[in-house]
Amino acid sequence: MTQMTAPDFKECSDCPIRHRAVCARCEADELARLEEIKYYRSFSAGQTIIWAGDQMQFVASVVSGVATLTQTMEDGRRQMVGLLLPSDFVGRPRRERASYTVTAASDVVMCCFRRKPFEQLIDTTPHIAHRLLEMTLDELDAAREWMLVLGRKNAREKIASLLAIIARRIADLDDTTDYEGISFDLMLTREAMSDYLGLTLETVSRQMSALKKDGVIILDGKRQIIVPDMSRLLEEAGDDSDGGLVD
Amino acid sequence: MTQMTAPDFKECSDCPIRHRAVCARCEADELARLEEIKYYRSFSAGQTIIWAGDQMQFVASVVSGVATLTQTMEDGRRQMVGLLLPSDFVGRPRRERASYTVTAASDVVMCCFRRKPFEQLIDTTPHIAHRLLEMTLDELDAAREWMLVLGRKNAREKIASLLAIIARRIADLDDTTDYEGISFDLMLTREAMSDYLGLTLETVSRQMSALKKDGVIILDGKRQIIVPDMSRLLEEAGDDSDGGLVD
DNA sequence: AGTTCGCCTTGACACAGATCAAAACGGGAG
DNA sequence: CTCCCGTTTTGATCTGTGTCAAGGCGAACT
Repeated sequence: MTQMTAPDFKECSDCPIRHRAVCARCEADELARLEEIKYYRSFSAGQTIIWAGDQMQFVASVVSGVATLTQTMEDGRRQMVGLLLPSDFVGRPRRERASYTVTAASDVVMCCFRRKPFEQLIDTTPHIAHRLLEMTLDELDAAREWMLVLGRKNAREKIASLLAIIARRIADLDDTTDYEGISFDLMLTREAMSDYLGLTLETVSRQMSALKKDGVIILDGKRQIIVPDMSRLLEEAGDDSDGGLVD
Repeated sequence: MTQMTAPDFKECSDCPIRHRAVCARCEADELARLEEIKYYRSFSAGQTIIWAGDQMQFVASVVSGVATLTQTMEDGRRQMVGLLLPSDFVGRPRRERASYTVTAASDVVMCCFRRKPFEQLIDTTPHIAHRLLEMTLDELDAAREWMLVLGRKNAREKIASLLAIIARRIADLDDTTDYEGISFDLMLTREAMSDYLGLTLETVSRQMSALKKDGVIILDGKRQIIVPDMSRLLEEAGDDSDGGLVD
């Protein structure tokens, strides 16, 4: 099932995503051990990183680019179940096989940790286990918030919700504190958006045009988005205007 | 926001759900400490157990009955994001406030642990933390599987998926090893089902009637369900016929 | 036995989004 | 510059599910 072109491995000594990922709060000696089992891998847009059901050789953090987690039915219907932006974590300690297919939506660089030694590290380092639980709980909240989007929002609200989530994540990465006039590159095709939102790509396209016409977003090309007024976008998404994610 | 009738507290010494919940694999002294911070509470059908945003005084396991986790938009649209059957765990260590509203779908008994001391116990007992991570990962998988249901399945498949999940869970609780001719009490109203599936209650009713007419299920009254052929049900749900949940 | 109330079913119709089809756009290769 | 190919937009039509409305059924109470 796996047929990837051999990826380029490249050692590195300074993990640029330390601030949010597992390695946060680590002592020097723990970081040293992480270094030993760590390597970088890059993937080009469209490439499959891991197939559902494959043996997991590693767990990883996204360093740059966007990757997606998708589930597929036998007849080809697809649903994205996770969007992985820089600093997001992929993979499960203690699980032999991948549950979902991971695909590079744009060119992606990942910081991988060999799974077995990583698991040992967890067992001996309580605060890594602790951090892992925290991250998993956050992911669970995100998944549940998305269930509301999928189950109860209409097409326009779905699009607005997706844009709002990405805008916020991008702003956080850039340390932009004010959310007015956010501009960002939406690194997803219309098809990828439709897979995330449970829509067709035609509907996504139509609603993007509608949001543009109504001045909720400004499009520069197909992918570059400007959000002139974040609270307006959140309103379109049907969220509270205070903009807080439900904790 | 909280306005519950004072629940009846009742001490108990033997936790009947030890086998699957946090207390599994505990040593005698750890169990003793769990006993100290544990109490039972019961709720009647329809009662709200916890309101979203409320202070969490406890974490808990469902002992009997069915509870639901729901999210609501300001305009009243509701989405169920979790279904809690006996042995399921509710609440998050380290989170002050509840993220979702928990409601008793039937009469419910819960085994509660006072939150603060429970958190201390986690910090000093690695395998409880470990078990908690495992359970959270399982919940995450369940949530993501449900995203596929919400985003990509049609009404008939949604109903079949829900029935299949409940049937399996019930069979597991009863230690029924063969899945043929499962009979169970569906403890949800049509409205609760519609909240879970992102449908209206009319559509749920129509599709239940259709599945009955086609012999996929047999209805005894409104709630008692017999599934003559589990693989047929799974087929209707659009799942693989081997019946395995994606790991 | 009859009434009431909550839950469920069924029908008629409307509409959001899917489907099918075609054309426009844009970036890279030659 | 032009051609080509993948992506996106736009249009026309179809359909599954929502919406509104009426009626049925069963359990609890008088």
